Amino acid sequence: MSEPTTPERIFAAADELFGSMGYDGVSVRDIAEKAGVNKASVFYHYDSKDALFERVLDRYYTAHHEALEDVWGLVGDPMSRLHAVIDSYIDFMLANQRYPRLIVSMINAANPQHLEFIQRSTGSLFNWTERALGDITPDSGPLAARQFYLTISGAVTNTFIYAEAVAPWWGGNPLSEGNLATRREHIHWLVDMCLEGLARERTDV
Amino acid sequence: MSEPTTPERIFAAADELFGSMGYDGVSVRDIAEKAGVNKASVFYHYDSKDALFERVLDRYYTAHHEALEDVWGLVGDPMSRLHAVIDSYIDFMLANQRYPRLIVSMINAANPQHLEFIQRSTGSLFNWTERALGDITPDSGPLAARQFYLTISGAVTNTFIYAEAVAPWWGGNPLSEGNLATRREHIHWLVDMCLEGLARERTDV
DNA sequence: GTCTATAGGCGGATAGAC
DNA sequence: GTCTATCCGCCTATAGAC
Repeated sequence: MSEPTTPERIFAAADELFGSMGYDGVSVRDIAEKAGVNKASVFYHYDSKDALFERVLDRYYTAHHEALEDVWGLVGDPMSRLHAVIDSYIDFMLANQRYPRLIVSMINAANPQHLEFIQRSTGSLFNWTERALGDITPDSGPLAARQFYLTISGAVTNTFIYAEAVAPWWGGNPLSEGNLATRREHIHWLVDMCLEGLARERTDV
Repeated sequence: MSEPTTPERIFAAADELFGSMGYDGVSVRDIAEKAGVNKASVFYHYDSKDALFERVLDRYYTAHHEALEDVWGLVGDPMSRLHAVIDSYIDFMLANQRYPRLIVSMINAANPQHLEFIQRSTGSLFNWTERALGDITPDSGPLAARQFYLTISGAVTNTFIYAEAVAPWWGGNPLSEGNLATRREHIHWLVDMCLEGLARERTDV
């Protein structure tokens, strides 16, 4: 286990700070201090604050994709596949809790490049959902795959995004092991209800 | 219809800018320029940037509460009440689209007062949910009221927060009249599935 | 590669004339 | 109440010594 290099220390500090305070809430000085390096070193290794931010984003985006691809390769019926994807989604967010926070911190950003990043990120996730649900959901209307994508992915990510906000009336930290397991059960239950409802819609037609 | 006063112009500009770029993304200079007033006037009328921000938040918070109270006074069975609340929730977000964006822009904020605001705001909404669902949901576990609160309110607010982000693959603006009506149907369908599932859980016990 | 020093601009906020 | 002028600190970014 060797010491982290200067670029690595900068990257780790940037990851942590951007993820907790957003792009605008963090200065290069903050990052340099947290990394224990000189402010000028940050520019030497990463050109600009914006470039550093995009490097941080990019690593999450790539990891997110890889996590999805791993599960997509699994065999099984659509329902067990779907549950596997959701578990993998929750696990990924749990292991990368700054990722959903980074996403929301970009929602209001002035920089249009940040919006493009979110569009790419949500777009590829949605494509996956449509392949997974294509056979059991109609192409349009209130039961189209895109509706379930927004609802279910929201149920997952909001768990992490609003954790601090709901903690006072949730009964302790919503991300504690026990509370998160309960949340996971809730989402699985929700998915099952949706699948049952969709099955009924199909037989009714 | 008289001309808006200077404080009103400042307030309107602040509302719009904070709602689209977040607290950190907006400067007092920006607000003054948009309002067509001198920068010093902003401080004369609102003391500080932070105080102005809280005034903007407060108006949304109060309006949100009033919208809830109006619906809470309605009569009817729990199910039709629940649908009425959801419709009123969607209508409020539609009429105040900067509100959900303000909420998420505060999530990552460095200012702990902003976190307290979100805790108050989500807390009172949750109390409402618990009164509305208390008779049909268990006190704890994956089907507790708090779980449904996070899921359903997320389904509503994410519609507005992610509208721009999902637009490219959604088929036009998700907030167009037709698309929003479809989204509304989806959420109502979702609620019905949850209520049916909860009813089955109760008879099974 | 890493440092000090500094440029040049924008941030919130204030003083004081009118 | 509204303006100009200004303070001072922090911002991103760079120049240049070592």
